[in-house]
Amino acid sequence: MKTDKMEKLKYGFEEVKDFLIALGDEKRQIIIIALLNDHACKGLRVIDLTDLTELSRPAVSHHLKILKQIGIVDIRREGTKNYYYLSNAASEINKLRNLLDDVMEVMTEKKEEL
Amino acid sequence: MKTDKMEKLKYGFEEVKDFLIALGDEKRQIIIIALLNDHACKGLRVIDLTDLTELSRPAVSHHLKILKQIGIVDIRREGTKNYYYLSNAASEINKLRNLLDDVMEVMTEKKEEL
DNA sequence: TATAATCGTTCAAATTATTAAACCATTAAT
DNA sequence: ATTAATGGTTTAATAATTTGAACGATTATA
Repeated sequence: MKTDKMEKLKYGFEEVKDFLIALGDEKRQIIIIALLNDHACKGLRVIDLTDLTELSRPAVSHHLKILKQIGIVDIRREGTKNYYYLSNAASEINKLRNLLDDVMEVMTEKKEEL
Repeated sequence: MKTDKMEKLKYGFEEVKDFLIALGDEKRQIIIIALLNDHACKGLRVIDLTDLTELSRPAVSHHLKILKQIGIVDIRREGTKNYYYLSNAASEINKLRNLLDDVMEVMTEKKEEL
């Protein structure tokens, strides 16, 4: 019946999988909020984030790498200093929003079928 | 400055944490899609899901328990048979959508500040 | 009542994720 | 050129998650 719609859902879930995993971690949530709160938009350094997350430098570095891999964070290098900032997050957010919309649609249709 | 808005974000992230973790797992995604696809709305049994997920019965049972704990799945018992179905998922989805909206809003405001 | 069917629970093993210590590379400053 | 500062990488340990085997509880059926 609605196999095409379900296939779309399946693909949609796959597509946002890493984004969901990245967003589900408490420490990464703290990092994301800190980056959102960086109104000066200079970017934050690893050291800035060790305090906020109460994590070691390598651990912060690791989480930033994950956020970079899913494409919502980017780096700007200034000498030996690395400034991390949110980049392209809107695109990932929209993918997830579209998926949630599709899921809601399927659920609404199911209700109407009864 | 916008500390109240950031506090709201922080709370929002916390609130959807378990939902995000639950949704990030591939096997649980398969289960959710299967439940969405259950147009008859009779609910699906553990056995039905072992085939789809290629998981053992206890593993499926475990994932269903997680989905039940975050409040998007419920059980109906019929004799010895347990039928699982989506329940209250819209509520969790809306929480997540609201958070995504808030994040987008903060990002848009940041752009305007420049 | 005895047997079969269904599914949850417990437990231990395997896998994966997270973390920090130690190390390396690069850049800046002296 | 040395030295200091910054931060990424590797490695090893720890923690968490995922998994299936074995078992237990409940319900249906003979």
